[in-house]
Amino acid sequence: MGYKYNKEDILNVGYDVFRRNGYHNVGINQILKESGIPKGSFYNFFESKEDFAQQVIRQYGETNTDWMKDFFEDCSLSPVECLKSFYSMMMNLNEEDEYSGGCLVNNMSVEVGRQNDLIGSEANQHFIGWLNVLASVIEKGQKSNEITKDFTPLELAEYMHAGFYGVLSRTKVTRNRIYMDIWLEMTFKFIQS
Amino acid sequence: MGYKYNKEDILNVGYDVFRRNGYHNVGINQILKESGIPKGSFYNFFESKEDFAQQVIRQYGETNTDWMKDFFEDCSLSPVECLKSFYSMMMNLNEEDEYSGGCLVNNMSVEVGRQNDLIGSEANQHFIGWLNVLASVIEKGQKSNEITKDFTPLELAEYMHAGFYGVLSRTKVTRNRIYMDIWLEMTFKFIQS
DNA sequence: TAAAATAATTAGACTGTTCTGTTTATATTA
DNA sequence: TAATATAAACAGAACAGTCTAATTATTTTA
Repeated sequence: MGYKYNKEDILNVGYDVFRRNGYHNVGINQILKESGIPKGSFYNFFESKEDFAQQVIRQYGETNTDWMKDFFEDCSLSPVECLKSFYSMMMNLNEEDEYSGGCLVNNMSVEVGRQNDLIGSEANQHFIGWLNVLASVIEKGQKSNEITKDFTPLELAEYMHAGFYGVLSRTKVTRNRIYMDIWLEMTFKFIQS
Repeated sequence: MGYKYNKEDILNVGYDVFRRNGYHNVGINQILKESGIPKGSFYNFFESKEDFAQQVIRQYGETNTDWMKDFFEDCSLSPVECLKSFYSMMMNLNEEDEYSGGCLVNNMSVEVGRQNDLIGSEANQHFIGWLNVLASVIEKGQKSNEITKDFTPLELAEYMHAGFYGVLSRTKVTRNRIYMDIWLEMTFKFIQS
């Protein structure tokens, strides 16, 4: 029989709270309240707020990479349709969430990515991991002549995903999915060969 | 002879500090220290930190809109080349700044755009103002058959500028301009007819 | 296997600092 | 003189993080 609390549960609460409220706007007390653990337990598991945030990003990044890999492996459509379907799903999730969160990695990158090396590089690392997953799908699309060969898979992935984050961020103030929908249409019109 | 301090000077300090450090990470005391004004004067001019931030965004938004209008009016190149030149300049500024700031409006949108209606809508409003300036240039490009007519000027502006913000945000963690350069190349390859 | 020792976790009160914003008093300008 | 600006002290809440102690789990020893 283990102990009462475990790191993973606290990290999941942290993911939720940080994603919705940002980093500096969230106090440790809020994490404690929402996860129901006392302060002593928190500092038993984590060195500091910074350390905690880094681990939150790491867990989310790894989980999401695995999820993306599975999604594209299980997708039986063409590479382009798989990518469209992936982004549509992301957009639906964001809409269901009333555009309140966006992506934790993007939010953290923008808010503290430059001030805090630990958090910044952790966020960048996982972003690159996702790009590699996307690039492998794009490469397939290039081989089947669906996607332009004017740029490398990684260049296209970087272009596409950074652009997606751009429109995703926009929805935080527009609170409207129309711009995301147009983005999807335009992007896939552009990258097809 | 006027009074010792004026609102505009304090707003400029606020712009600089907020852009580099974000909103919640900055205390009023830091603004006071860097602008040299005492707290009493600050609260004489501004109702609250929130009110101050809103006015900072407003001033920056208006100034930048004017600046953009002038830039495109004075630009003697073709619409596409003017747009390229505009984004190149933005990228150069960001590089000179060692990728430490990004755009205040984007930063604020991502960090507090969803929690704070006042700041969120102020940021959105000015973003839309910029889009309109860009859209009028794009429209010229469509009329001279430089730019695709598959989408409206505003749709293209939204796509382009949100995408630019996406890559701009990326530089906060990559600290490398290469992705911005590729973005520029790709975007203008895509939108040309 | 049972008792003893050690290690890890849980618990929350507490510390010193910083936060936004107020208040009161004085100085400046019109 | 009347309105506004400046100045600094002040208030109360919130901040990250520490501390001591109690409890629970695990390992060691008899």
